[in-house]
Amino acid sequence: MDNSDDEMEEDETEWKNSFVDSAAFSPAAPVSGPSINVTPRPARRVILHFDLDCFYAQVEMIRNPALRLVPLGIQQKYIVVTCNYVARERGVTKLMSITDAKEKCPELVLVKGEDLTHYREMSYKVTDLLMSYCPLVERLGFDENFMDVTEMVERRLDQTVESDRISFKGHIYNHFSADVKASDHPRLAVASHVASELREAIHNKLGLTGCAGIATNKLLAKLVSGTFKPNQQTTLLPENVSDLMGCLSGLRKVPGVGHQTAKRLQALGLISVKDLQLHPLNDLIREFGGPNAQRLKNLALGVDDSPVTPTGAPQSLSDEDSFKKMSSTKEVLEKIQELLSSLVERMHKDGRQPQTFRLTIRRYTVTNKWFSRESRQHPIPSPIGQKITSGSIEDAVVQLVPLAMKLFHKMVDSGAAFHLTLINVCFSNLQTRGAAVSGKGAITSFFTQSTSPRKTQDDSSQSAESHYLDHHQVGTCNTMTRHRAHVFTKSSSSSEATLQEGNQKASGCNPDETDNTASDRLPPNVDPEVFKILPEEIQKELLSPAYLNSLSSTLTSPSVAEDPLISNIKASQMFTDSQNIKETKEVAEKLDASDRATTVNHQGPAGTSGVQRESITKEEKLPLHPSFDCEFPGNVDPGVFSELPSDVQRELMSEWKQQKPVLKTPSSRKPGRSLTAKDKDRKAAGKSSQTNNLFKYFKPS
DNA sequence: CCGGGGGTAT
DNA sequence: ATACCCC
Repeated sequence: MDNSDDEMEEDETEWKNSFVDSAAFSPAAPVSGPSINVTPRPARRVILHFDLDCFYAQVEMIRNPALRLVPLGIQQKYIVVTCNYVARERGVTKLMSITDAKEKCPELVLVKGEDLTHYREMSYKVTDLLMSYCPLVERLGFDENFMDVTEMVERRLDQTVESDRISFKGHIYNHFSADVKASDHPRLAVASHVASELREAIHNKLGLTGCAGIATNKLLAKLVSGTFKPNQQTTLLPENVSDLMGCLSGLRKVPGVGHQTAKRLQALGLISVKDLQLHPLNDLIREFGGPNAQRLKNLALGVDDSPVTPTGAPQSLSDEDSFKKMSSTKEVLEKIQELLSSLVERMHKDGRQPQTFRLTIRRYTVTNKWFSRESRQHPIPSPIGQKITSGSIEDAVVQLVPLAMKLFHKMVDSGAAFHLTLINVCFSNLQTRGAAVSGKGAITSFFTQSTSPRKTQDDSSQSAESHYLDHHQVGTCNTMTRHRAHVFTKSSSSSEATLQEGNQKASGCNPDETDNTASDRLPPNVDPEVFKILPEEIQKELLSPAYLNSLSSTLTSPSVAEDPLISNIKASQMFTDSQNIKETKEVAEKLDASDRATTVNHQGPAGTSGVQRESITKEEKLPLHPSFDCEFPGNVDPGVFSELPSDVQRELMSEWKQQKPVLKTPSSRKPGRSLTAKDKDRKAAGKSSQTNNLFKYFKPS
């Protein structure tokens, strides 16, 4: 049936794969009996790729809106790693040296970007926001996210009256023909609306703009997302896949083909994507081995069956610095201390306990053949690890330094001369304390109504049946910073809204819920007018008790001060000077203006403004709402929680947050917990207390 | 092929 | 522990 659905290059691999990859099935396909007799639809996936515009620069422009008006470059060492579009107009490009950049654009304003803290935090806010709509989100670097929206699209489609005309939002790749009628691809069309709404959400709530690509796999979604550059989106139709691939200027442009691979391919005489497409597989197999050869060839064809793998919490935290020259043990020691101090603090905020420490160096070499890093790692004695999580940060650093130096001496003979250009410290093997092994019951059962329902988990592989349900609880926040993003999110829509009927009208969602209620509580130094136009996130920070507290000189109760959720907050220093406030207003207006670019390539009155409400289908009116929010497990009594010692609170928070999406199933690692039982709890509790978030604990009395 | 991250595969 | 990949 429906061969109609697959017309092209999309491989059989994907087809075959759909027997294995439950995610590839449409939800409509029930789990049949023991044997598969339900013909699986090819189950083409629908994948979104989001790519934020000049991410670091955007973050800096939010922190200091005055920067929006000038050519801005983000500087790391002697390199401009990225720059805003004003600077790009003047010829500045990514990864340009400072000297070249200043030559091109003498007025270039540079902001140091070596400390990634702000970028990392904003990055996770974006991922969290996306995850609140659908848990299948995979990060790629700080500024890109993949999302598998196959099910979401399927659901919308089911609710769409067939007679409804579906149009595309944004551009369609290579689609010149005057006819818009591409509703031959309803799923992609619906997905383009989803992408558009998600970009809007990112803009409204976080103040960030970006591009999106809509396609049937990750490779294609990523490649197509960049075709219309700032703040636009593009859908790739299957019939245009080979165009897209053919247009790539070289094999290096194919994600997954790195420097080394490209060189090896070149040795085989392959330069262009087409070369690779047409090359005999057997030759490739000799060079790269079976699976890899097939993979490479598939990539050249635009075929990619790799799943969107939910990223979850990071598996390692590291901190590094590079420099021209370091040649004495003393310098090394001091640098290691410096790096460890910040790393341990970050680790502490994360809440997990690292089991492994690694030291990496890069030596200078005449034949400046770059990289070549060396590393040594060692288990972290448990007592030290505990000091990190418990907050004895200085102690932990003091004890880790000798360990690091030992590793250093395993690599460097300090008796001889040496010349380092980089040092990196890294924690890995991050363990969530609590439930699984040791005192699981002890603390957790404290809150559990029905004692001890959770067994160790084993977890179960995620099978097709469980897949759908898993959606709801799976996407928990994983790090402190990620959690924080939600703490201040007054869940705009009811958290557990069943996906089908989001009928509650636009649910208190957006409509100026700049709420009046909020503006009375504004900090004294904030102009209400300005406040209104700020991104939601910033509004929340300003209203947060933490920020208010910070206004009044010294800090309050130790328990509050110690809490990572609080201490983490350095609400925008930008409002300390009133000048910035005015500029914020201008900037926000500008932002709005720049936003109305996206429109169908050739459809309707060109340039439809973002303001005008288009006709469109039912589907469009369905509010896109987060499928859950993730504060406490539902069985936690907030009152009880608030009475606990702060480090116990921290431990619990950590435990709750570390839950990884079930999909990940790290083969050898500690099993992720089965969320099924939890899900029920969460759901049940969700109804009774929609205000089940941390906000109230911090409410100023 | 820098920069300060992060990932997986071997 | 290294090599490769991504941004």
